[in-house]
Formats: sequence, C-alpha cells, structure tokens
Amino acid sequence: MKADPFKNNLGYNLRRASTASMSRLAGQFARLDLRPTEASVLLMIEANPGIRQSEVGRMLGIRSANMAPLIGRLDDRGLIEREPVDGRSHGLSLNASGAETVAAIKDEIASHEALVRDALGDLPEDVFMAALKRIWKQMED
Amino acid sequence: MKADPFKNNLGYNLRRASTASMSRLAGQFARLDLRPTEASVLLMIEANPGIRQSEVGRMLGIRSANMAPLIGRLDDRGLIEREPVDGRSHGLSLNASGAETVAAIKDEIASHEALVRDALGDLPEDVFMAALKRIWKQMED
DNA sequence: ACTGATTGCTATATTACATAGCTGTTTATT
DNA sequence: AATAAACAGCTATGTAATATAGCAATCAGT
Repeated sequence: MKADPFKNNLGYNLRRASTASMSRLAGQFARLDLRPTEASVLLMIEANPGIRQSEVGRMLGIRSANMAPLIGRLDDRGLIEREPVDGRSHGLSLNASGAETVAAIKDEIASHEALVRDALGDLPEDVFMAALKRIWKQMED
Repeated sequence: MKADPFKNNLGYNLRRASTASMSRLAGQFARLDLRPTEASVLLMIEANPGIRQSEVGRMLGIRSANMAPLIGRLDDRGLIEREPVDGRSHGLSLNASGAETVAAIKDEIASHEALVRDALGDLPEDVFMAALKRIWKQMED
C-alpha cells in the first residue's frame, strides 16, 4: 500500500469531491444534451426573465467572451429569446421549449442534490453550505 | 437585485468553493512555474519513491494517456528520475532539484490550507473533510 | 462634445480531461 | 511451451471550461 500525501489535505479533498459531483451531474445533463454551464445559464434566466447576458455572466462567474458563444448556442437551439433593451444589451428570457428544458434540469438537480445531502450524514446541510460559501468568499481576496 | 437560484444549492456552492480554492492555489504554484496537477504528482513521488507512473495516475485519478506527457515535462525539466523496474515500467523518484521544488510546494500548500481552515470557522476540520470524502466516494457509484 | 466605461463579440491559447488505438511486456491459462 | 489476457507507457485527437487581447457600437457623466 502506498502513502497518500493528500489524505488530510482540505484543498485536495474539496477538489475531488467537487470534480466527482460535477462529473456525475454532467452525466445527468448529457441526457438533455446540455453542458453544466448551459444548464446554469438557463436556470439563471428562468429566475430572472429579461436579465442581460452580462449580468448572467457576472453572477455565475462567466466572462463575457465565454458568454457570447454560450448564449449563441442556446439561441440556435431555440431555447431562449433575445430582445434588445437598449442599443447594446439584450434581455434574455425562456421560450416554451426552454421552459420545458428547465423543468427537466430541475428534476436532475433535485436528484443530484439528494445524493449529496445523503453523503453529509450527521453534518447539517446549512452548516456545510455556509462553510463552502465562506471558503468561496475568502479565496477571492 | 437579481434572484440567485443557486444560493441554496449544495453542488453549486461546492463547485464554486473548489474552483476558487484551486484558482488561488494555482496562482501560488505559478510562482514555481508548476501547474496544480504537476505539483500533486511531485508530492506523490516524494511520498512514494520508486512508485510507477501508472500507480501515481491511479491514486490521483489521472489517466495514463494524460500521465505520459505530464511525466515527460517533469523529466525534461530535470525534477525527476525514471529508472526501469521491469521491461515496461519506470520507477519514479525525485532528484535534488525535484526535492527542492517539493519543499517549496509544501510551503505553498501549508499557507493555502491555513486559509481554507480559517474559512471553516466553528466547523471542525475533520468533520468537514469526512463529509467531502463521503461525497467523493458516493458520486463514484 | 468628449472621455471613459459598458456590452457583446471574435479569435485564440491554456488547462484538464476524455477516447481510441498502438507497441511491447508481463502474467495467466490451456 | 504456446497462446491469450492484462498491463504499462505512449501518440493522436477531441471536448469543455477558462483566460487574454482586441474591436465596434453604445451609453453615462462631466
């Protein structure tokens, strides 16, 4: 048996847990022919109809250079509508097909969340999540 | 203010925390001209001198196809030695330069770990880490 | 009216990870 | 001993997320 220098490493275990979780969720989204970032954008649009894509990007931590082709794909697939709110901005909203897709996304997320919650065992969900949020914030300084 | 549909999403907060943590650590490793995966491989070799690269890959979750160029770079940079243990396997070990690099890596990791630990607040480190490990294991089934 | 910031975009590079397939070597089975 | 199966290392290639640099059009504040 080999020694594992990362056994007690917080950062490493955080990364492995996140990677494993995302990889599984990506597999679920693949059934909808969606990538995780695309699904997250659709959810953000559903929660905020008319939101501008620059704002979606800011909230999700996606650069505008990466948002452009992403939104383009969603538009090409007929999931969203773009309406100009001023000369340079488009307000984004879901159309019927997009709303259907979001409903399916929510189902996948719910089952995935349940799986993660199960793994927490005794540790209360809100305590765990608060710690994650503090890590996230802390690292940005 | 816009609504955030991911505010109470375990998977999303796990991912953001992990990404932020890794991005910061990558910035620290960049000072050593190393990428995170390269640093992790060097640490694994230090902890297990003579280990074969296939075994490093198994423990770190890196495919053999991706290990090959990675090990090649570390060899080209003169950080590791490869010695044949049989006709198909190479035993990996650090040379003097590699050992020096690993010492620097450990310093960076220590300061990074301290930062993550601070963010945990009241939540005991071992409880948090155990939860991460359970998530990691759970997702693989 | 002008300056500077913002928005959306193209082009391109990097990093991590994946699959497919190849050669040679070792181990197991007959 | 001969053959089959598994393994180690590798190349080539594709995908996803992310990053930087730069551009044109638009908007806001002085």
